[in-house]
Amino acid sequence: MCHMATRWLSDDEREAWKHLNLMQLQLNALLGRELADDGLSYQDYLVLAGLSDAPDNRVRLTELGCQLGWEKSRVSHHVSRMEQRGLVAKVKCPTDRRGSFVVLTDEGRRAIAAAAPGHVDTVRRHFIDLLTPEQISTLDDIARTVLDHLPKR
Amino acid sequence: MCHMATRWLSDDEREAWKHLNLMQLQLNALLGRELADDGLSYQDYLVLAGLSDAPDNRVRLTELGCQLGWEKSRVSHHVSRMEQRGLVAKVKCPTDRRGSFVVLTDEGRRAIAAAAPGHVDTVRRHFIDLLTPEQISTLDDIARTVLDHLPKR
DNA sequence: CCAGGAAAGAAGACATGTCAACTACCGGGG
DNA sequence: CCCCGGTAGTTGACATGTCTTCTTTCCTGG
Repeated sequence: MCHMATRWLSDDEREAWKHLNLMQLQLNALLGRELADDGLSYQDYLVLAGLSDAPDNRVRLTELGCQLGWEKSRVSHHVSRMEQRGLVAKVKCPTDRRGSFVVLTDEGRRAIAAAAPGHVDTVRRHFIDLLTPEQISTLDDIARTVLDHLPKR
Repeated sequence: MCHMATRWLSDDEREAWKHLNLMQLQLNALLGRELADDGLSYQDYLVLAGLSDAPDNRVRLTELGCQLGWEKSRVSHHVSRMEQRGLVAKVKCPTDRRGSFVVLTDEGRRAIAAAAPGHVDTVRRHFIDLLTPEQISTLDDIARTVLDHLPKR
C-alpha cells in the first residue's frame, strides 16, 4: 500500500476554483431564466444554436453530443423532448441505418431567431463586456489546455 | 417598439465562451465519476466540504446555499437526501426557530476524509497543475468581476 | 464471406434540479 | 400590542441528467 502526502490546494488556487464554479453556476442560472421568457431552456437554446450553425441545419446526434459535451443518452432524451414540442425533427441517415440527423424545424428556427438577440445581449452584458480582450484570450487558452489534456472518454 | 442591432459575439469571444462551458462540463463530469468510487456525488462532496470548513462543522441551510450558489429548495432537497444516508444531520437553531443547521456526522466526516485526497489530486492533475500561477490569478479576477456584477437575486 | 467487437440510438429506472406554493416564524411601525 | 411584509425552510409536481441495458447496424480480421 503506497501513500503519498496529498498536495492540498493553496488559498489562491482554492479561491480561483471556487469562484470559477460559482460564476459558471450563476451565469447558467441567469441565462436559463432569461430564456424562459421565450419558452426555451438554456439547453434547448444550445441545441438550436448547434443546428443553426450546421450545414443544412442538421447534425447527427452523436456529433451534437460531442460538440456540447453531453452524454449520448442525454442528447437522445433531450432531442426527443424537443421533438415532441416541434422544435426539431429526427431524420434517419440514409448512409448509416443506425443513426439519425436532428434537423431544425420552422418552429425551431422561429424560436431561436426570437431568443438569440436577448440571449447574446445577456452574455455580453454579464460576461464578455466585463472582460478585457486579454482576459478573454487567456480564458480560451486555459480552457483549451484543460480540454486537450482531458482523458478521451 | 425600439430596436437595436444585436452585437453578435466575435469568433474569439464565441470560442472562449464555448470552450469555457465545455471545460466546466467535462471537469464536473470527471470529478463526479471519480467520486462515485467513494460513494459520493460531486454535490455531496461540496456540501461535506462546506461543513468541514465551517466552525463546529455546522452551517445554516441558507448560508450553505449562498456559498454554493444553490437555490434554497435545492439545498433543502439535497440535504434531506444526505440526511437519509447519514452523512449529515439537521439541528434546529435555538435562536431562530424558523431555521436549522446542517451538521457533519461521524459518517460524513469519514466519507469526506476518504474522498478528499483523491478528489484534490484530480483537481490538480486535470486543472490546477496545467496552469501557470498567472493564469490562475487571471481566472480568479475574471470570476470575481463577473460575480460582483451579477444581479443580486 | 462471416463472426464478433464496436458504434448509434432508444428506453427505463432512478438521481438530481427547478419552480411555485405553503407553513412557521421574525421583527418593525402604527 | 398586533398587523404585516419579509425570511427560513419544506413540499410536491415536474423537468432534466445519468447509468445501464438492449437492439440494430456497421466494419474488420481471418
